[in-house]
Amino acid sequence: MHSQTAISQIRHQIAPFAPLGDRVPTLRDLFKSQPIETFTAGEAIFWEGDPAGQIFDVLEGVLRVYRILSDGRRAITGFIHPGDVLGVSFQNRYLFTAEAVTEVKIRRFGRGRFFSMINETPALRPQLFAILCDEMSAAQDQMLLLGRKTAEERVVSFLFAIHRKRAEGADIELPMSRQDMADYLGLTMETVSRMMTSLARRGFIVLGPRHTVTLRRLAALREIAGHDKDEADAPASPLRRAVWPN
Amino acid sequence: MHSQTAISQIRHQIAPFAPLGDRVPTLRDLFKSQPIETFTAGEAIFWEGDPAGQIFDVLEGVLRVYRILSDGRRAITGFIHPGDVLGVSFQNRYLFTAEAVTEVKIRRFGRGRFFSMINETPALRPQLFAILCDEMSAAQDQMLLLGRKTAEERVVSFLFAIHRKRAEGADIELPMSRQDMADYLGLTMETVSRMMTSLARRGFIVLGPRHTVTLRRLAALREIAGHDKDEADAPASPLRRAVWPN
DNA sequence: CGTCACTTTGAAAGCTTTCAATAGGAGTGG
DNA sequence: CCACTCCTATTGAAAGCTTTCAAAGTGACG
Repeated sequence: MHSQTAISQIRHQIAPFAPLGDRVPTLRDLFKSQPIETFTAGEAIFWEGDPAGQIFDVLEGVLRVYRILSDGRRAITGFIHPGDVLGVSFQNRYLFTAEAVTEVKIRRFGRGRFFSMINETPALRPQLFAILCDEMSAAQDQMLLLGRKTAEERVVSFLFAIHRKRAEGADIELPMSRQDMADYLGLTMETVSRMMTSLARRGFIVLGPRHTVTLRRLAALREIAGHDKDEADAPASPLRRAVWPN
Repeated sequence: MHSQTAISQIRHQIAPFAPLGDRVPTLRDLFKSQPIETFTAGEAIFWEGDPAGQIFDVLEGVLRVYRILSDGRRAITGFIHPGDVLGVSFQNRYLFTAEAVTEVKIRRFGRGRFFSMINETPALRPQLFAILCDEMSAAQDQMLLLGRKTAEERVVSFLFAIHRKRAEGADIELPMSRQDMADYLGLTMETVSRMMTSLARRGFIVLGPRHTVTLRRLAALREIAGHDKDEADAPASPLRRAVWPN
């Protein structure tokens, strides 16, 4: 089952690192030597339950990762953007399906080689750890959102998260459908739509063409999104040094 | 702030591993040389926002880990049981508060030394990775539960998860309050109570004394809990070998 | 310019919450 | 050992937020 996986059988000769000069290798450098693959919107990169054989570096486009209940209910557990690495936090099998929301360009790398490289290159280990910590952090945020936030707070939190992660200005792009957003936020697409309309009517956002949204009154929005206790007054954590001593 | 942390300043001489003979060291062996500390019910082990300085091996008791919104809404993101290791998946600061549900006995280990040991001991790395993967897996399950399951499914899923993780027979222990369960399941304590009563009335569970519950008709319960698509017919994954090649 | 898919909007229904009161249980003190 | 108190759990009834069901609107694309 799950055999319609879109994974083609590609095997490349070992080419540990592309030329880096004297630079410390980055995790994502590992992928540099791999060919770029393209997936069209709607295509799956891998399926829940597939043997977790590979790790992916996302270059372009947006993916959704999700799980489905037996009766068809779907929960999107995350959206993956360019710069993200997909598929690390698995032991044997992928725990979710990864599907292209837009056209997507990726590079893939075998898990065996991936972890070999990490074993051989101490400098990579803190980076792997950082990825896993970021994934956990996002999951924590999402559990708080799903467990305790209202529909409006969820939508605004989502807009804010996209803004923080992706935006250059006040404009953000929402390439996913309302149904995708709903399945990510634990709502129905109608509720998402109503919240978007309501936010627009009250002047918090402007719905632009082609899946773009402009955020207005960021401070007010942040308030609506809801935040952790003490997070408000606490100064943004200045220290950002790597924790894994290497 | 958060300075009322229950972390006492303990510094011990380096004692890399307690005697192990020729056995391959286990991650939890690291803690063996550390003194056992006891926390009483309700006490915090660390607070959200504290510098993430230490890692904990839980020997006895149950903890809850949670985050709180500014208006007081609480989301418990997990319960920690004996055998679990707490506090690994952080970069700089703890992302949640950890509090004793019952009396708890733990050992602690500094993060610096912890990661040093892992750097020096390749055999430990797959174990650390496994912990992080398990945490992610649990978080995924929880997102599916919070985002797409009904109140009854959430409660049954919870009972089942406890059963799978902790039970020797059909009896399980729920040392946490209804409010704790509610904050974990994204419900109110009243709804949790109603679901428990309803399950008992229909013969799916028996509410025993002292926070014990007996599960009846496991198969029927499993059906109520909801499961992933294909999970039903798929044979339990037989392969369980470590994925990190070392 | 027509079609198809997605989005928005409306109205009613439903599940969970809220508010309130009763019941139960553990610990304390007489 | 029993009464008392406090805290937690249960139960009831009404309210509310989100969902469901339905229909109209919008936009992309051939």
